[in-house]
Amino acid sequence: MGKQNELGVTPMSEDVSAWYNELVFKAELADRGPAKGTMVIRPYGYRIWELLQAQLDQRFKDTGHENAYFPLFIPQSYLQREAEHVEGFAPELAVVTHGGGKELEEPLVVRPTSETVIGEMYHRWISSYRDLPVLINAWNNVVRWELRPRIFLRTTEFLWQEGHTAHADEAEAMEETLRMFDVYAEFAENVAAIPMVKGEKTPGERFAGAKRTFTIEGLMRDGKALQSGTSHYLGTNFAEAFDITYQDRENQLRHVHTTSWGMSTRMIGAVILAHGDDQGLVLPPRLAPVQVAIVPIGRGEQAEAVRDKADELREKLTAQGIRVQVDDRDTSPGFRFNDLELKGVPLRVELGPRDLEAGQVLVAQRVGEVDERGRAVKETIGVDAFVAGVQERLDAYHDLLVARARAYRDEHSATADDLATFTEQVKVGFSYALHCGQPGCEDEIKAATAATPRCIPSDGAPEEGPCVRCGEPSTYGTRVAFARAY
RNA sequence: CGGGAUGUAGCGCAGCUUGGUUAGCGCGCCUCGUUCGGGACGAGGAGGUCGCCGGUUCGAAUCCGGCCAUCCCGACCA
Repeated sequence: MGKQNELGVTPMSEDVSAWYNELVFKAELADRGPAKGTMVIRPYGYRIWELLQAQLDQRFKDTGHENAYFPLFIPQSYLQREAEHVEGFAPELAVVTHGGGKELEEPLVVRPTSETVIGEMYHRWISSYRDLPVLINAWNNVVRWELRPRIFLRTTEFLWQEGHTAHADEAEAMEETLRMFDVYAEFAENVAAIPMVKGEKTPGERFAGAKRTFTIEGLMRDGKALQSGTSHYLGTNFAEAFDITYQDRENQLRHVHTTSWGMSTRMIGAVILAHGDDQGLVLPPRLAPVQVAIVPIGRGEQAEAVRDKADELREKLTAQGIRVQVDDRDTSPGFRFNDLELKGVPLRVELGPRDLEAGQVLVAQRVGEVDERGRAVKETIGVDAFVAGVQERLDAYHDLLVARARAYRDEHSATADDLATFTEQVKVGFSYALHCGQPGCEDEIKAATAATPRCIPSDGAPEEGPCVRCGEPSTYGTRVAFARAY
């Protein structure tokens, strides 16, 4: 571990990597599992996942999708049916060779993603244009063998959702691909408070087996980009590999066009790295397990009255659908203040003997105005007024986090027209540059600067010119967003 | 798999160079008491096959050999 401050966590400003690792444990989000690359998601972290799941799942339902479950074990031969798909996943597969004490006739792959099993099932389920579209999502765990694991960001086993849809033609499938791409970007901003750079992956960064891949890329506070959700148009690649066909109105046999899209527990890592600070986590209110923490202060005779008042306030807030916790741990108030800040609780309400008679509370916001010692400026407010305005306050806090993250991103984004400028920019964030599109040139850039093309921004202004590295004509019609990435 | 480092209590570390009482320290944990508006204090207490295996020695956390694991840096990835 690095140099820890009085909170027991290396300050983010000093070493983001050490800060991240220590904070994940200290805030009780997760722990390492016994097997390398595995993680245990602890209740506080899992609650964030549940809140994320619920809100994302609602968006899937609103766009017409249904949930289903597909098996963990996939016959090895299935992976091999789609050439690029096998090639892409081969290095990170976990393979089961024995079962029931005997060697298996055919090894089973632990799913790294479910395109192949689902392809097989869609082959069985689809025969007519009347069966289309098929709009299914699955919440599950997948395994991709990792050489350098990091909790939430890159673990051998992780949780996610994978949507898999089948459509009659390319237009409809592309529409679906882009619809879910939009859902992810909207979700990231409106729930996780992270404004994303939206765009398409270059061929070299595309999903194994996809025709087109769309990604949302967040900027973390160490200047690295994090791919946070992807949506793929798979064309007829899997339909051909798994013989997924339907008869259209003219009695013609056609291949379906499929899509797939996913968001994972990595998103929790994005929340930590996009919002956190030296004091610890900063959780966006819509993902915060505890939105308001009430800290009763006082001992002896007053304690009971304070405690009653805290319970009363808790009930009023709960009645409004707010996630509240009375923090009556037997520690000093100062300890609890710091600990609640470490855990990223958006609003802290302090309630002591002084406030009782006045019918008021002190409210401290996790991110906001601070005094000269760097501590939150506390607002004195009447209990009823606080209760009446709490939802509004949380919404405003969400907006503040979005604005803060957007400002940070914009301050750490710039265009570059020569490799020297590019190399400097990529050390702090996104560098927008023209590129020739040659895979070999991407590799050269990566070798020289550690940066990779994150995406071709969807909203990029049209622009042509020489490639930032090799000078050949640019290909994408707009600047490419490059960054170092997780 | 290549390069670097580290394994001593739950966490962070000292002790090893120069072998020798009962292996220490801080934090955390437990008990009792006092405390409570920005990480309180006192007293008492629990917790260790010193990563594993072997060797040297009267004696090994310490010296030697092998192995294992983890972490960091590179090639792959949501």
